[in-house]
Amino acid sequence: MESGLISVDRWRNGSQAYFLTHMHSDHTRGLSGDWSQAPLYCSRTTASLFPSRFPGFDLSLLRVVPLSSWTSLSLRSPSSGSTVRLHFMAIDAHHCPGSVMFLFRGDFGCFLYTGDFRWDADAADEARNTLVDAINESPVDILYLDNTYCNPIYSFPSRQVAANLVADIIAAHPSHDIIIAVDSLGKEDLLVHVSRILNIKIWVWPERLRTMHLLGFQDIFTTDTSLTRVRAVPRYSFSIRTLEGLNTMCPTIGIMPSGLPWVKRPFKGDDKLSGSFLTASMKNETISAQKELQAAAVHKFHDYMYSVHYSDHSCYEEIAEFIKLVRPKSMKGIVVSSSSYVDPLYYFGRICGANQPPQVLLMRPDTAEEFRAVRIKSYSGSDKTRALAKGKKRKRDSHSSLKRNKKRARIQVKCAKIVEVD
DNA sequence: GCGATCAGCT
DNA sequence: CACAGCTGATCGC
Repeated sequence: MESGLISVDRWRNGSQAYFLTHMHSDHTRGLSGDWSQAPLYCSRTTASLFPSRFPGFDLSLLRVVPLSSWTSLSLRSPSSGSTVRLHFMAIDAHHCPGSVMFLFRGDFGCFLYTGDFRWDADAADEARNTLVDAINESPVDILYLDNTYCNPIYSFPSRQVAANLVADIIAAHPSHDIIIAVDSLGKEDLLVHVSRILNIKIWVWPERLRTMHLLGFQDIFTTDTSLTRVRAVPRYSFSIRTLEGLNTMCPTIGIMPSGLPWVKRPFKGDDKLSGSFLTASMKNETISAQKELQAAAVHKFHDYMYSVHYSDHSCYEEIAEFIKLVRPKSMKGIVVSSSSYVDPLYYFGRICGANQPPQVLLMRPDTAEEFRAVRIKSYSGSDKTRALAKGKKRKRDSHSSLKRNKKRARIQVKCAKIVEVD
């Protein structure tokens, strides 16, 4: 698509329509209360969060997009001045409340931008039907994919299973206080599940309670600590040190619903597209394999601390299922900043058909390697500066500009390398 | 001075 | 080892 038409989760000047997939801060960086560029399209739930997240935001700029139905929009081509007709649809992404994928259609072709998404077998039924119908009408030319866990080493259970594991841990500690780490948006379903299973309210901090009410949870959550032994606390206030402090007052365990460890499955080189582990869904695996996966999803890494792999991103098998369903002609990963970036074409390029030259399949991982190598190299080059900065309290003096210039240079080196290998 | 951005931490 | 998001320092207007 021509540039200067639309932006998705990007907020620089110059587009005629802006799309927001969900209200996480890494997708809203650049948005603020005084933003006034152009209409902003998002789901109803995301729209409802704007007044509290961006005080002063001009709400008349918001356009609520219904789920699973087409909307049309006329834009103006910056180059030719002619009218560009754009059709788009929001599809539930099951990442966090209000999260959607956007499917775009026009003379330019058909694009699917997933944003962050979790393709849980049970969660995504309606989204799957919507997607299948839309793709049958016209195939996807380019899939922009949440490739966070696009690597066979990333295997973990559905959120339903993970939520039961959390409930099991709590039930096994009947006289303990429980704290569960959460962020400002997401993992509500986990808390609701725990609440239902244990028939207990969940404490949240005041701002989080306001968010819960906006999301339509009216009775389950409370800010009164006397009503419950289970508290959801901000993840940044959650640490072993905190837990040790709490345990001097009252026996307390902490549950971190994400994080280590991974179930690492050995990579089989000849297994890329037709191998059993790729096509196996949870329900087809043996009971013992499921047990193994679940056991690995819980990790007690301290007397008071458990981690459970409860993820709002799709695991590798789910990404595979998704790509096989969409069958895009081509695709690109959205997550490129990660040091373990893997281009989805590396594992799934062949699903996209014959129009992917083999060197493309191999180039991207090399690029990532190059990227990593350059980073490491340039960091080691500034070790002295960093040691100095650590030893002393950083101050605004002549060293600052020196460090800054070094930082700049480092970025330029990276860019030069990327340009070179791209 | 203030918002934006970065580094560090978890 | 990922991500998300905080804090505090620094940048730049």
